[in-house]
Amino acid sequence: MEISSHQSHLLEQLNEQRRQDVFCDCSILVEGKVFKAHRNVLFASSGYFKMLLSQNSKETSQPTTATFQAFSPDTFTVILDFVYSGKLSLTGQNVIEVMSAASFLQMTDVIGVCKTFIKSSLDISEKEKDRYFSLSDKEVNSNGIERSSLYSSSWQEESSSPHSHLSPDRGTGGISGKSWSECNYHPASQRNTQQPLAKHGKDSIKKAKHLRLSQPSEVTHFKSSKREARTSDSSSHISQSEEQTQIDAEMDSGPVGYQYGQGSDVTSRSFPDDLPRMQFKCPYCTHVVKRKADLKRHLRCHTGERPYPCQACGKRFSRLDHLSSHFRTIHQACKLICRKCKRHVTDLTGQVVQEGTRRYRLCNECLAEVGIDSLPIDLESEQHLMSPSDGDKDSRWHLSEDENRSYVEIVEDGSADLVIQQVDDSEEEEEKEIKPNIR
DNA sequence: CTGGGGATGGGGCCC
DNA sequence: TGGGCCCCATCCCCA
Repeated sequence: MEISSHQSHLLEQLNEQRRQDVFCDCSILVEGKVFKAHRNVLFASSGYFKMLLSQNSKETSQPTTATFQAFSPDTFTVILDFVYSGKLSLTGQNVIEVMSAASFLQMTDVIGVCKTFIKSSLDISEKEKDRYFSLSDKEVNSNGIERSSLYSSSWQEESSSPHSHLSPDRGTGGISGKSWSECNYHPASQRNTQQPLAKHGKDSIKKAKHLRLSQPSEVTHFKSSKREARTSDSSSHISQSEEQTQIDAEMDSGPVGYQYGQGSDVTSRSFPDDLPRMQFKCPYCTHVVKRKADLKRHLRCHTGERPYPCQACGKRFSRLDHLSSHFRTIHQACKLICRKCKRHVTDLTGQVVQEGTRRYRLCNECLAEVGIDSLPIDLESEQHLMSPSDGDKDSRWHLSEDENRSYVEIVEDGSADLVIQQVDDSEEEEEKEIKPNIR
């Protein structure tokens, strides 16, 4: 039995220990700023530290100290945050230095992510978004084991050792308790990484999605688990609660600037310039939307609520527009395409055929081939099918109260589809028609 | 087995 | 705020 949250929990604990300087046996001095860390963690995360610490392995009784001048404390903060959280906070301003530092430290994963980031930045013409562009590496974020294995393989691949800037002899001294606060520790994932992108339209978002950039892994996880949520309520509840726990944990330790309203679905973060300020966060996942209505709509995919039943076939939908779309395609035969030969048909060149609750169009030729007598042709509806619905949408169609009767009776208002038709539709036949639509 | 198309569902966003 | 449209991803069916 495997507890999936164990790795992340372990990493969180280690990160907490690092913040509180508990069991930290390694000091890294970067331009006068001291970073405390665990040698085990550094060993497992960086080829450079692996080499360094393996050399000093015999002297484990004494704390190890490393000094760097090749990059800034801020850059090392990004690196160290990544090591302890799996989340890499990249911006257009720091990516070059982070990649340089990662190269120096032999962190091939970070290098790869930086490369991807730079590529995507080049693709995006509006460079302002880079300032708040951050990303979470899917592999490293979702599973610590995967990250470790990834690093292991990269170490094996790399044969050359880095040019050493290490000065183990240079003591750090003066380690103060406020070292970490001075490092401005703000993991990228705790920011709302989607906000900057949302500002710049669909294309940017799509690019980012395609490149798996700026798309928190939790979101990916959520999307991939959607089908599971549909099929297994109990499991979805568990995953939701786990996600909620993770979210809460992140939010509790989040940087200043978050405000949560009732239900913790309102996220406000102080952004400079003209970046959006209000977003609505889903309490069940990491999805963030700009409008409350969108959140309300999104929540239905968690609650499973389907308030819009199809009066014709009983299938339920979470959204009215989906129901409308379903009804148009399945029950109204709105598409002016012959279902058999796929040719465009009009009221003159084709006819509407009804099979059970389904209706579609056939051209006259295909109709003749199939046999016009063998199909129930819906003559009445043709004069109404394609006329736009300009009446009350709620009264567009109704079904009689008895939904279980064996025939279908759909009554439309004058402007829309009008089907008053009795079809000899045995239960078996109806089941045959409806079942394929129900997943 | 595979590719194409249909149905469905989710998100963004306009009205 | 809801309705509705568009786009996209995914699943399923069928040739």
